[in-house]
Formats: sequence, C-alpha cells, structure tokens
Amino acid sequence: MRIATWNVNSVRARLERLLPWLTERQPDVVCLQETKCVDEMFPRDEIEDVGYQVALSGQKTYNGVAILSKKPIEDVTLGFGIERFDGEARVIAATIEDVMVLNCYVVNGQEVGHERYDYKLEWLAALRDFIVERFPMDEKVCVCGDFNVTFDDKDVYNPDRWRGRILCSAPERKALMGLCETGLEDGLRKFHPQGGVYTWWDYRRRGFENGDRGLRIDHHLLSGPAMAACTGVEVDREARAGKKPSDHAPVIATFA
DNA sequence: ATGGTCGCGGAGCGA
Repeated sequence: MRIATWNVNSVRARLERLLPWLTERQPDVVCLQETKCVDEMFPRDEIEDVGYQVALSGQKTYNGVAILSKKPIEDVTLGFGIERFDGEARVIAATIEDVMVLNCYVVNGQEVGHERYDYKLEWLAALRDFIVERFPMDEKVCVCGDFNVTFDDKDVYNPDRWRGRILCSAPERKALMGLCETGLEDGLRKFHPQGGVYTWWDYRRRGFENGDRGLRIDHHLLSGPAMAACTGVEVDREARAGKKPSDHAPVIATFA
C-alpha cells in the first residue's frame, strides 16, 4: 500500500495536475490539504472516474481536507470534536484496510507572536490529545499532512535565514515532537537521515526553480507497526515542476 | 533587496 499526502493549494485549480498524477502514480490513498472548496464544489466525479473513492471535509476559500482511496474508506470522522477548533476544516480521519489514517492541515500561524501563532500551538496540543484518545499505537497508524512545521534545521535550506521564524521556531518544533511522543515516528527521516529533503518551496522567491530553496513541512508520522511495514518515504519532485504546480510536492510512503 | 507569486473572488487576505 502507498499513502500520499499533498497540499494541492486548491483542488479545482490543481485538477489538471492531480488527475494525471493519480493515473500515473496510482497511490492507494491520497490525503489532500487546502482543497479550498465546499463539498458541493469538489470535483468528486472526475476523481471517482479515475478510480478513487472520496471522503471530504470542505470549506469555502480556505482550508479543506479530503481522503482519496482506491479501497473502501471506513469510519470517517471530521475535526477534533471540539467546537473551538472545528470551525476550520483541517482534520479528517478514516480507516482503509488495516491502516488508521489521520489527515491534518495544521494552522500556518502567520508569524511568531501573532494571534494565529498562539492558536497554532493550541491547535497542535489539541491534535496531540486527539491522537492519544483515538489512535492506538499497537495499530498501523499514519498521521500525515501539512504540519507547517520543520522538525529541525535539516529540514531547512537556509537555517540561518529561517532561525526562530514561523515554521522553524522552537515552540512549534517542540509541539511537532510532542506529536511523536504519543508513539509516532517521522517516516521520511528514517530513510533520509541526512536531511536536505524538502516538500514546500515559496512561489514568491521561485524557491524550487532557483536552487532548491525549500522546507520540509509535510510529514508522515507512523506508529511502530506502520513504521515496521514501511519500506520508503519519498518526495515526488516531478509534481512540483512544470506548469501550474502547487507550492507543495506530494510525499508518498510505501508499506509492505 | 522586508521584495516576490499564487488562489480566491472580484479588494484584500492567507500562504
């Protein structure tokens, strides 16, 4: 089984990249973030026509998450079940075969010290509680998505420039490590311990085209049984190149 | 170089 995570930055704007990518790569499960549309506007028919079932938590203009799967999607839940956080469509969980999947679009946080930065840290604490309550670590668990946090400087093309800033601040990294303390492990890092592997490049400074100036903020966090079955985690850089790409590349985890 | 480019929605905000 292969499970991909991809922040598509609008599923409708990205459909001409998403559909051929699904057809060529044939991942079993795809966790999408920033779909940016209500459920009625989601291109469900087009995606079903290339062989995927769809589970959705949509929202107008901002946020929005979805799970696409070739196999039946069971036990779908939306949000944390906490009113304070569930007004933004950032969380969808489901079980596919023997894998419990949790797809997250973590709050960006704007900048360190901003109101949204504090909200981001609270949101990550709520995510940790949700994982502890709902995801038994003796099962195959895959918590993936856009976490909007780097683990450490190995995930940053220019650590000096980013030191202490949003996506790289110590409190954010502590919160990301806190998720792992529930029994999860950074899947990609196990296969790329040297770092320097990125998943997001800023449109503005043409970070992808100009010298691979990226950050790794999209992750697969895997339970022990999931990690034991995992044979690789790779970034699909081809999907970030070419015409009308998302600013994020997909990340694909393969399981035996 | 505190800039720059996207997407949404139809101006300015979020990323």
